[in-house]
Amino acid sequence: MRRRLFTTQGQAASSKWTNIHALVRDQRLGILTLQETHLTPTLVDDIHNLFGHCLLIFNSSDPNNPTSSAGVAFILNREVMSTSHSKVHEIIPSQALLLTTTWHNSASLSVLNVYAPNDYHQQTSFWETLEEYWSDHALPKPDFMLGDFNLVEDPIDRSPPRLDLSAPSVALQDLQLSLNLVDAWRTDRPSERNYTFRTSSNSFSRID
DNA sequence: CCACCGGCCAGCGCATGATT
DNA sequence: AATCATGCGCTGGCCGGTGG
Repeated sequence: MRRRLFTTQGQAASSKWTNIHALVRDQRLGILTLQETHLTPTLVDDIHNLFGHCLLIFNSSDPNNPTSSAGVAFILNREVMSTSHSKVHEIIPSQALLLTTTWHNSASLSVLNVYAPNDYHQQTSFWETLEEYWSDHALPKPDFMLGDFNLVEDPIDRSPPRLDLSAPSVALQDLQLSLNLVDAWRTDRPSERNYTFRTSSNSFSRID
């Protein structure tokens, strides 16, 4: 149950965003990435009106169904980092957003936030489109890629174990090769089982 | 009048089992 | 092995009641 808390402010800013604001401040997070944000530009304005002193939001929304489908966002904490040199590139609307920024006056940092399609017919072309984008545009390669991948590359990442379709996994591996990325968590823990998503029927997966 | 709340419905996201 | 059909849970949108 999510209810509007700030109707006097005009439109929405649900308790979810109150919680996100508290989380970012309490944990002193610099950069938070979100998927399935379901935000419109108006909603982002509302959140900025409430929490803009602390949060800077870059959101990319679904052109057809912004409030009910997809959407990716970066949440920057102004209290922890300078946001003056931060900008985003909308690579695939609502599904792939690249943040370029500086981190504590040191080298530049780029982060790719992805929400891959859950329809497996679209997954292969999604990863291929990303790979082509970097060969067609002069963009810094991301230092980190994270988000909702909606696939696993190894049966160990599902419980009960199950192998996903091969074509999307191959496309993802090709992208990782071309961007010089590795699954850092799995590299550090070759055989550990841990999951990011679970269903009510006790199945688990590490698709995020 | 207006702010707030609960019920209901439809669409979305994910998994699973059947079918080809 | 790939695709289809289905189910479940969650969320947003809408409506209508309620109490100040």
